[in-house]
Amino acid sequence: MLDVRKLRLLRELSHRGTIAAVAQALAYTPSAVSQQLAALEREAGVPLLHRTGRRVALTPAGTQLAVHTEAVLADLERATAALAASREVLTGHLRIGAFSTAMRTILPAALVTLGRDHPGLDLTVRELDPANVADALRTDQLDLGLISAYDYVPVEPDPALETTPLLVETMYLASTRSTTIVDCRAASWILASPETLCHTMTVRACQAHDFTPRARHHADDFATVLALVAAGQGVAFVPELGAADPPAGVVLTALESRRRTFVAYRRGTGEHPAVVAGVSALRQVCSGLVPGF
Amino acid sequence: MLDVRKLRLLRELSHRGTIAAVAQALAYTPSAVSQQLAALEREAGVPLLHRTGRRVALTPAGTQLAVHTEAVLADLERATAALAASREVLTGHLRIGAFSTAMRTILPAALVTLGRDHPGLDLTVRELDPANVADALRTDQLDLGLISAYDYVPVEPDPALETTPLLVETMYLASTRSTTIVDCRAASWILASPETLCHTMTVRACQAHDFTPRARHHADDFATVLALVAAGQGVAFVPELGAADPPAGVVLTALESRRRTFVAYRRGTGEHPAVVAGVSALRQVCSGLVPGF
DNA sequence: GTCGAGCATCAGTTCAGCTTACGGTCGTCG
DNA sequence: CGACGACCGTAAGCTGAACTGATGCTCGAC
Repeated sequence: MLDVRKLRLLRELSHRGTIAAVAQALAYTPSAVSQQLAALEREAGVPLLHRTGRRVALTPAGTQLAVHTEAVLADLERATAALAASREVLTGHLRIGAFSTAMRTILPAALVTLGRDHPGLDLTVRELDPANVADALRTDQLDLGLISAYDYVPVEPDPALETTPLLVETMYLASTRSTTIVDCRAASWILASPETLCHTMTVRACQAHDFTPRARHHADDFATVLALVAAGQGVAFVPELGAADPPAGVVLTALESRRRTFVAYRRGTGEHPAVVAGVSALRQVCSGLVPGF
Repeated sequence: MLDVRKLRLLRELSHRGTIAAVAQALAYTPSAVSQQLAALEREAGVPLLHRTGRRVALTPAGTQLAVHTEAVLADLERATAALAASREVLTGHLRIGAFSTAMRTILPAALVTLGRDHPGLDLTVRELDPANVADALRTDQLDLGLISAYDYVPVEPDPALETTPLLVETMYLASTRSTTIVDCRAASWILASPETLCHTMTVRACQAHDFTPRARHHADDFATVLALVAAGQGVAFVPELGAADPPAGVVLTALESRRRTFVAYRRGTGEHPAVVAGVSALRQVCSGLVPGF
């Protein structure tokens, strides 16, 4: 019988690529991961990963085994969900991860609803860039994660996760005057921190218009971004929710581009009562937030 | 994360009913099983089995968890099957269990075929009453098991197993003269050993004709049974394959009743190359055995 | 050439899980 | 009706799997 704990390491390796990263993600030492994978390989009787110098890569058999592991883990999640559903009252933890705008605009109301309807549920919220949500869900650091996708940065489907759509927002170009993206090719841009989704989005959107944005400031919070725009420090992309209450002097130009927000959860947890409650609370809040949705 | 080893104990408990039986089946002490189930219950946070005096019974939550366990174990079987399929040449063990008639009539030819086509496959055959095949498959003592079902003893579907039909045989009433079941109500009967499927079948069939067979001899092998019939020691039911070469003096009366033979294997192993090879060899042999099939 | 990132191996330690022994609870049979 | 046996649970001790930390190797970057 294959050991699920070891399979989980293999699955995580297929996502992260290095043993060191797997070890860090699952709070092990690289040595432990290496030993466990070696043991799994021995039990499997087939090479699962081939060493190329100082790196490792999955063999086809290893990739295939990782795919099968997704099914096993999803079934185990379904089993725990059924156990939770068999309890009469909803208790336990629900850990939600959200990007900063959602943190301010969506979550407070959702938390109130959840706290009222399910007083036995311990709610924990963590601010997290969408780029890290999938990893955090997979490694069981989170139960629900809000992710957003831009037209230029589609969300890549993760076999370990399921998603439910929450919101579609219009994107705006924030400036001190009415303008277009192309007219801002020489302007200063206010970007988010590197490695974040917003940063990637701005760069990709500008590249689609054949230029690279010249970064003058870095700010992750859209309220801060708009304050900088109002101060004449540059232009920026902001989504509808981030531009709810723009400071004086900021002109918002609606774009064709859209931002889509989803809530993601581990495959198999969709029937878990805590997840059901969380998703429906988020949907409820979002349906009252953007008129057109 | 639920522990699959413990879940397996729960699954087995749902089939066998007592902790002692689970322990014996899986080569543990009852104490170990009890401890593991207690730990599983603690981790689940829900009562899984309630103690009634000196016995235990699964709660609804426990039963439900056992059902989910079937899916997990089937996925794990699929994973190992995929690993085996990724090897270029078929190696390893294939353990086949069969009732005695099949052992003589079907298996020899199938073993020859398998040995020729897959020299790397270690074949092990074990004689086993169909009543015990399901347990042996579940506890991983067997990979393929031949089971037979009579009209009066249908095979109960086991969620842990899959089956493929192999044969349909005519049942015969063996006597020294042409007769009917009802006419034999006062006759001596040759029965198989108690607790075996053949024994159950004969008793049920007679009960369907409103009498209980009077047992004079007990014999499991149909060749022996027919020898006893020829010696005037009684009458008996025999299937087509068991009556291939009847001794002189035995009259076989065809009945409406049929015997259906299947090959069973653990759910998820249907794609395992060794199982595929074994099933197809058995099908091939059986298709050449009974003309009408 | 040197450094650092990444992986494997070895030795030591910890802890989960097994066995053995024992006690409690019930049905059963003499 | 008492003794026995079947069955389950608990306590104590032991074994082996698995993790950590130290060390060595390989390879790419500067």
